[in-house]
Order: sequence, then C-alpha cells, then structure tokens
Amino acid sequence: MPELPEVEVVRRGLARWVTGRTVAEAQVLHPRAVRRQVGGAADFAAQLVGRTLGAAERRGKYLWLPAGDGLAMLGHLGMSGQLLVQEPEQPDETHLRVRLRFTDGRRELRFVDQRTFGHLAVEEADPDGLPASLAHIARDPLDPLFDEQRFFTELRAKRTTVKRALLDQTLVSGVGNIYADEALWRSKLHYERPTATLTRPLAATLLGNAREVMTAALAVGGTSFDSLYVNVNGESGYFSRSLDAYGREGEPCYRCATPIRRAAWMNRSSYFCPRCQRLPRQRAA
DNA sequence: CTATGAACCTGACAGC
DNA sequence: TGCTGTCAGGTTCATA
Repeated sequence: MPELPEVEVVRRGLARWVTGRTVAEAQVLHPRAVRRQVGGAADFAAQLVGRTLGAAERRGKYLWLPAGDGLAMLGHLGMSGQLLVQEPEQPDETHLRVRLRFTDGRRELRFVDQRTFGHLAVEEADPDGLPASLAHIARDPLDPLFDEQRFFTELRAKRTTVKRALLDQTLVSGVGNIYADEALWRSKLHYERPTATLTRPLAATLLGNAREVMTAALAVGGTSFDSLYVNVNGESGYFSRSLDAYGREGEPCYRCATPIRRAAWMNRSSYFCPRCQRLPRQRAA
C-alpha cells in the first residue's frame, strides 16, 4: 500500500491493535522480506522476541514500531506489501512473508507481500526514535514539523523537473505516482516543468494541493484499485472514485472536458490534462 | 550533481 | 485454452 495516506491507514491500525503487546515468536517465511537486516532472518527474529512494541509511527511511506532499548521494527510496504492483524487460526495467505505471534495468544501480525519489494528490519533508532536508515528521508507534508522554507529553497535549487522533485523522498516524503499526478492536476502544472521556474507562490500552491489531496484520501481510507491496498483488517479505501487525473486516460478533464492523457515517464505513467497543464514556452538561452 | 534505465518480483489483463 | 506482451500506489544501483 504505497503512498502516504495508505501507509497512514495501516499505521493507525497497528497503533490500535499491536501497541503494548509482547512478541512471543517471529517467523520469517521468505528471506527477501528481511533482506535489509544485517544479521539475516535469524537475527531479525532474535531481536524481536520478548520485546514489547510501542505505538506505530510513520514518516512518509515508512512506518515503525518502537521496540524498547533504542530499537525499532521498521517496515516499508513497497508496491504490494500488507500488514494484517489476523486471528491465529486464519489460514496463511499465499504471500505471507513474516508472522509475529504475541504472548497473549491473540491476533497475530502478518506481513504479506506479493512482489517482495517491501521489507521489515529491526534497527537502532536515534534519540527521537527515528530508525537509523530513515535519516535521509524528509518529513512529509502532513507532519507538523515539515520545513516549508527548506522545501522551497531546495526545490528551486534543484536542476530537475517538478514531478521528479515530488517523488524525491529526500525533498518531501510520502508522495508517490498517484498523488503526484493529482497534486499537479490541481495546481495546473505540467509534470515536466523545471523546478527552477517555479515561483514561491506556485510551489506553495503545489505543496498545499499535495497536502489537501492526501488528507482527503486519508479521510476515506486511502486509494484502492484492488484488494492489494487494504488496512490491517483487509478493508479497501474509497478514494479511487475521487481521483481527477490518475488512471483516467481518455476520460474528460473535470475542469475543461479535454481527454486526460497518459504519457510514459520514467518506466511508469503520468496522467495529465493537456489543456490545463501546459508547459510554459521555453525561452531561448 | 542530475538523468536514465534496469533490476528486484508476482499477478492481472488484453489480444491473438 | 494458452501463449505473449504490457502494466502496476516503490526504491536502489549502475552507468552516462
């Protein structure tokens, strides 16, 4: 469940169902799911058993469970990862990769990931509780401590285009392909607009729109096109019906009725309105 | 520093 | 039915 709203839905579920519970057993059913763990699967399990987990936290698309002694269990869902809270007697999912059993014998935590682009790891955390490998990940637009000043400065300094910048997790985290296209549509910006040409008000509009669209998506449980993107209880969100650009190739723009276009871009797709989101004419150098 | 492409995987779907 | 090609909410690494 990739982007910020979907990950936040999962974080809330974990906070509700896992906080304060003690790990009795950690089973790694696929080594790729813990490939970032320096000591491998055995180390991952050994680090977790006996630990009582704190309330889940999140930065961008990453989430983690404080585990005491300056450690945290970090997770990233990649393209297809799910964290599910399941009754122990529920049959194993086809792509079950990691299972945590708890000392209370009640519902277990399962990491299910079809494509195994996601991962879990136990890591040291800094004094603020942030896992070590997230030091370079920027705060996200829903974080009260998000540094707008820094965002504007770095955005203007970048020699790149605006959608690349939105997807750059060191500049602003949590935004992925769907919400980048949605924020750009709302801002009437072309995805290949050079960041150096963005005025401060335009950049502020863009950031505000990213914040608004992700907040709206979060309010309805995130975006789910299929059963891959679900909360810890396996339920889908409803934001797919509110998308203005993403996935709407050939359908009329809600502002001007021009058909939305899909363009191949960086091994993926960009959806945009060719009329509302124009590239300003290049000036000769 | 920036930019591109490929790699990592599995499954769904369209078209033949 | 079954094959082939394309596509998918992400990150990282290697090469220009």
